[in-house]
Amino acid sequence: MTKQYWLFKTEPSTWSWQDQVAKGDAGEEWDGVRNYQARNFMRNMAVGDLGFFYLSQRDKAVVGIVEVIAEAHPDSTSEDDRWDCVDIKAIAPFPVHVTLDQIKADGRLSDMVLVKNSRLSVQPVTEEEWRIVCALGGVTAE
DNA sequence: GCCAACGTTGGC
DNA sequence: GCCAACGTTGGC
Repeated sequence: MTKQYWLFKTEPSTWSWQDQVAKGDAGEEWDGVRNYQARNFMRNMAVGDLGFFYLSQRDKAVVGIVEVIAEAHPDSTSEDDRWDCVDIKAIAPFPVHVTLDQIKADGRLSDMVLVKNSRLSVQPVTEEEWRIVCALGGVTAE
C-alpha cells in the first residue's frame, strides 16, 4: 500500500508540539479520541504514514510533521474497548507555520477536511494537499 | 466569551 | 430506529 497522509489536531494547552517532540522516537499514543470517524481513520493507518500536527484555538496552524509508529490498538486512557488509537512521533517542525487563514485563502486547499469539517480531530489528507502544505511550511514533501 | 455546527445519547 | 435534548468543539 502506498503511503497515506493524515492530520492530527490538538489543543496546545492539552498536548503541544513540544510535548510531542519531548517523547522522541519512542513517540506517544494519540489517545483521548472519542469520535467514531476519527477512530476509523486511525484504524486505517499504517506504520510509516505521515501526518500534519495541527494546533487549534490560538495557533490554528500546522506546525510540524509526525509519523505513525504503531498501528491502532486499544486506547489506554479508556476502559471502553470501542476506542483505539495509534502511536505517533515527531519527525520535523515546520520552519514556517501554515495557518488556517492561509489554508482557507488557498484555492487549491479548499477541499481539505480542515476547511470543510473543522471539528474532526483526525483527518485524511490527500497527497496533493500534503505537498502543497509542506511547500507552504518550508519543507520538501517526502 | 459566544454561538453555530456537529456528534452522541437516551427515551419512546 | 427515530429524533429531541444535550454536550462538545473550535472558529470568530
